[in-house]
Amino acid sequence: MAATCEISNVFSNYFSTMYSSEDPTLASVPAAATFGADDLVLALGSPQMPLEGPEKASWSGEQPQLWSKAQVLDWISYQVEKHKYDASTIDLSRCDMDGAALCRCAPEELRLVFGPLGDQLYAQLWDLTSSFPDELSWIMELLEKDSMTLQEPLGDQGPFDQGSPFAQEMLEDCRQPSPFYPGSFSAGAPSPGSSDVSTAGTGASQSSPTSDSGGSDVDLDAPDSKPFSGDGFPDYKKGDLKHGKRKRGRPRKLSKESRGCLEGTKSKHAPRGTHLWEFIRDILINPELNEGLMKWENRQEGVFKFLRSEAVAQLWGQKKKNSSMTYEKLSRAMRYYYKREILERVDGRRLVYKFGKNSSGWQEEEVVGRRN
DNA sequence: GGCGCATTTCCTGCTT
DNA sequence: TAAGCAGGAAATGCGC
Repeated sequence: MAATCEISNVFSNYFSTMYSSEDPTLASVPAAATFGADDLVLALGSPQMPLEGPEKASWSGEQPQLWSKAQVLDWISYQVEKHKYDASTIDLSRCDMDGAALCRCAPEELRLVFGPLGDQLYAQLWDLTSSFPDELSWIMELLEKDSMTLQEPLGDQGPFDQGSPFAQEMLEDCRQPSPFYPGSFSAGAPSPGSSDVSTAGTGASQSSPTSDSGGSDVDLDAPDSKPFSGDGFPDYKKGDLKHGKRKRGRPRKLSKESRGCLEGTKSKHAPRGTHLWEFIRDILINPELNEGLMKWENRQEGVFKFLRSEAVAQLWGQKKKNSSMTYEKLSRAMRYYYKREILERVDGRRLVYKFGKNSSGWQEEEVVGRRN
């Protein structure tokens, strides 16, 4: 990682020289700026922490499809830094693309270019793109205003979670084709999340401009948390230590004050969060969302297998605004479904589960019915 | 405020 | 040895 540090220093110096004088963020970077390979190199390692302080990164708050090359670089550099990834291993010659091109990248391509970071980018991009359905743009604007008023360090996404397939369900009543995703949301057609799913990025845990403050469902966690401090988790995650160990259970999320503030912006009757098994089911029944995350082993029987367990966990974590989600935790939640017969055990097979009699919506007939 | 549900987190032990 | 599985225990968030 020494190489990363060195590169980062060089990048940082260069970037600060380029953009420091007027606007510390890249918002001032001309969208039409042309970047060569050298510029790409320089861009990496100059992360723009989007939620630190009142300033935001250039890409934050803007649809990934509309990002300029500079914004793409900005975002990549942020991700590289966030994940402490060794930038020297990235094929920089392939980073010269605008947001539209980035969103067309298949996960395999991202992996090819960014290595292990590709998965992170994929999920992250998915989350970002699905955060901007046009139908909700007015809500986003509203929430953004509110969150800006309430608390600067919040991300752009606000308390609404529109990432992942579930967001689509939440938007069921107001869905319309998006200009960027013609025909999206309809059965079989790419959804906002999905078209990018096939094109975009993977899960990287939290962060992002999406305000993933690491464990805050409502995202207003924050005045006293540091959305991007180190691993991006609020301080409590490190502070709740008892004799060197963390306390059990879910870390505390919101202060009462922030929750109270939030009530002004969030529907009192917000739908209860989608359940994990529904999340899993929806990925499985939407091939365009799946992208190698999971596969049916026996569709008739409801038997499925995790192919990229950690990536799925990351996506689940993104949906729940929990950047520390892992497959281990996800699988624990899955095992609780055995008792309720939502899932059935599949003995002797790793990463394989089976839908139980108390689950629904995964059978082909049901899927077809839902789509019609 | 209490309750119940649905996780989330940590942990230990076992299996593959 | 690592990864995954199993399940207990304790904790939180949220709707009612």
